[in-house]
Amino acid sequence: MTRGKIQIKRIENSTNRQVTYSKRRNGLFKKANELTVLCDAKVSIIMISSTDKFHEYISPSASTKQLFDLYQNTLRIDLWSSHYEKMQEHLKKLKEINRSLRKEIRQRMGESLNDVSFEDLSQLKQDMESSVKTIRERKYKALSNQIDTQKKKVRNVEEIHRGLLHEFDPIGEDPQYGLVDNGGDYDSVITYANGGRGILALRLQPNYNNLHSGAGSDLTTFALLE
Amino acid sequence: MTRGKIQIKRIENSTNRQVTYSKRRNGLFKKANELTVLCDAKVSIIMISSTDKFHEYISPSASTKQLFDLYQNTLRIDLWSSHYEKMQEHLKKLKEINRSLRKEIRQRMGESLNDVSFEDLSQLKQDMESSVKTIRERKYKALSNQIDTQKKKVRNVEEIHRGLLHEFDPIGEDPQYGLVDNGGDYDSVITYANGGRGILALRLQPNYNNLHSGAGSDLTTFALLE
DNA sequence: AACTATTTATAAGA
DNA sequence: TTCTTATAAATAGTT
Repeated sequence: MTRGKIQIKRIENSTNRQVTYSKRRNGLFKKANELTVLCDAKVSIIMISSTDKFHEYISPSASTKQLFDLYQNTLRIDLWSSHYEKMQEHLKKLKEINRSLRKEIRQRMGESLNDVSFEDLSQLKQDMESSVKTIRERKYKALSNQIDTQKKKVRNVEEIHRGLLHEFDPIGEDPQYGLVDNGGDYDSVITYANGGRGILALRLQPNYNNLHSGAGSDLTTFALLE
Repeated sequence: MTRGKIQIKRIENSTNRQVTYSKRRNGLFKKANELTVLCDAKVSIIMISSTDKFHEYISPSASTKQLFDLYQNTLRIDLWSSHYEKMQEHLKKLKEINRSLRKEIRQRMGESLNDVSFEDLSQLKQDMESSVKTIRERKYKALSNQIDTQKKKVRNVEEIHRGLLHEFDPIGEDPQYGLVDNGGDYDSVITYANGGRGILALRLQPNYNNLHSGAGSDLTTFALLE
């Protein structure tokens, strides 16, 4: 920085590097001390040269350990603060999304439409008409599925009914034989225990199963009750 | 340091102090960075302003914690080294003192006198003559003390002997009266329990006491046994 | 934050 | 290492 400007990059000549290190270290420590005195501040400097020589400066009123402890505490607090801020931002965003979702739902239910522009309103109308169409199609499909299922059930019931009628005749002649014929089938045992009232028994049994298998069987039950 | 030189002492105006703190902090950090790059060194600076604001500089290739740990290790090693050196110095001194003490003892025993100067030899001779005199006096004094003690002991023994002889006569006529006369004295009770063999009992009792009271009674025992 | 007159720091050489 | 010195850099006071 005198006798010609220098570039701030590693001094390759080892001797020069050490000389400069020594000179500038003194300069740095002098500046640090001036800062300490002028500004009533506390300064800690730790330096390690390229040859692993160790030097330190510490303001008269402090200790290196003391300042380092303060540094660590500050760091810890800063980390926590930034974490806290991030959490709060996240929370705010989620609340905003929540609010807009609720608004959309209200609009789709025909409420809170006062502050919606004509274009948006038009768009919303198209959306909902398209949605209605989709829902209607879905409903038809579900209905036809239900009808198919219904038909199968009816066929199944008729089948069982026929079987029961068929079994019923021989029982009068030889009840033991009829029992053996059903081979332990649970539905049939219940049917038999109810004294032949097969259809009623079948209606009750799915209801009981619902307690365990959830809503999946509702349609079946509804179909049977209708 | 421009527009007029300043004194390096606390800036009283708070605003000026903070402005200077800010400017010089930047300067210090810049210098630290140049040093880091130019000299391939590692630098850690921790600063706390008079208003407890916190700032740090750390070389790109290092962490503050890393440098602080190195600092602590170095410190620990330095402390141990200086402690070790002190111990070695102390050891050396003690050895030296030891050596000279042994030499003095040898000289006082008439050995190793070849390298002693005439004056020292003369001094040593006077010392030793004076010492001999002191020792001789001490010896006489000790002897006379022993003689005195001896005389007392002999007198004591004669006294006891006379007492025993005196007791021995009445016991044959009225043993109970003799017991009451002694008024619960322990030695006398033993004397009585032993069926009048008083001398033997007195000889044994001091020996038993020695187990508890130590060497203080040795002379007495010895005197009685002789 | 920008300016600038000065002081300070320091690179290179001895 | 220390001194010298020409010059770059830092910065105190001011705007």
